[in-house]
Amino acid sequence: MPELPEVETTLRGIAPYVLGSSVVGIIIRESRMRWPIPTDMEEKLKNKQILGLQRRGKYILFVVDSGTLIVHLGMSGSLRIATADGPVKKHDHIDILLNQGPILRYHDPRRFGCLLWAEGDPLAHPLLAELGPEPFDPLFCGEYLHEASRGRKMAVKTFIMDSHLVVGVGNIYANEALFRAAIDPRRAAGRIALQRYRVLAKVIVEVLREAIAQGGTTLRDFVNASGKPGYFQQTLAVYARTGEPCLICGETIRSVRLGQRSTFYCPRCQH
DNA sequence: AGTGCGGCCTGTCCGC
DNA sequence: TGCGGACAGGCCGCAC
Repeated sequence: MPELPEVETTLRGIAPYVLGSSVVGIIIRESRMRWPIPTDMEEKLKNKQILGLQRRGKYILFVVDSGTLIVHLGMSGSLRIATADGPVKKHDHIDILLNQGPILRYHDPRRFGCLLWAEGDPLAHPLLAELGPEPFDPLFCGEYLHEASRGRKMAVKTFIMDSHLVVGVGNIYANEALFRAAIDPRRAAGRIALQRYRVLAKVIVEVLREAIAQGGTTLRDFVNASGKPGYFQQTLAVYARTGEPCLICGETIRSVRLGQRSTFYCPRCQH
């Protein structure tokens, strides 16, 4: 599932092919996504030059002069550069044809993703307007987490995964960050001290940066191939390691469900 | 207002 | 070998 590092890697991978190119056409083979692809998407984008490419949380923004294409990869989506002579595979739902020749191809088996159109300021779009800060924003710090968590009873893991608090902390990295911060994921968010939130904010940024750095090594795979997500190369300390020994203390990693999500932790290291 | 859960999807894996 | 069912999960939208 694309976590923020995969989205960032996607952005960097497609940027050289997309920026400055013009859209000459769109092929929509399947419009049933999380929300239907607007029927007028092609006329909105046709003959438009892509002036900007940005990320906000896990949303990718393609900016043209008249508006913005907003893309979310959901949990199984990908954007790759294809060529006209290449095969169209199952779940290759959308092709955005670029004037220089390459095709920007959206592939998404589970169709949890979306492609939407925003007029004017894309950040004012309802899906983006209420998002919390980027984890790399200086605003995101221990003090911020501490203050926002006062009085909150929900588990700290559920808390940090709320995109209205901070964007980009998906299940894998929430688990990994809490392990590094030695915080029990089940602990009530409102009952964690400032000092511990300072550590947590720091390690969240750390795990995301590391994953992005790993993802950079797969950039070439964005042309005619399927790149491996950064976390496949990254050493995961707790995620999906139920029953295996903790890399720090050797205790057996446990799993629980928190907010419908698989949660992994070391019962000795995390409190 | 805060909280938790249902639903959207398909590929993969497991047990029978 | 086939088949049903559980599971994976980002995030909205709803109900309490």
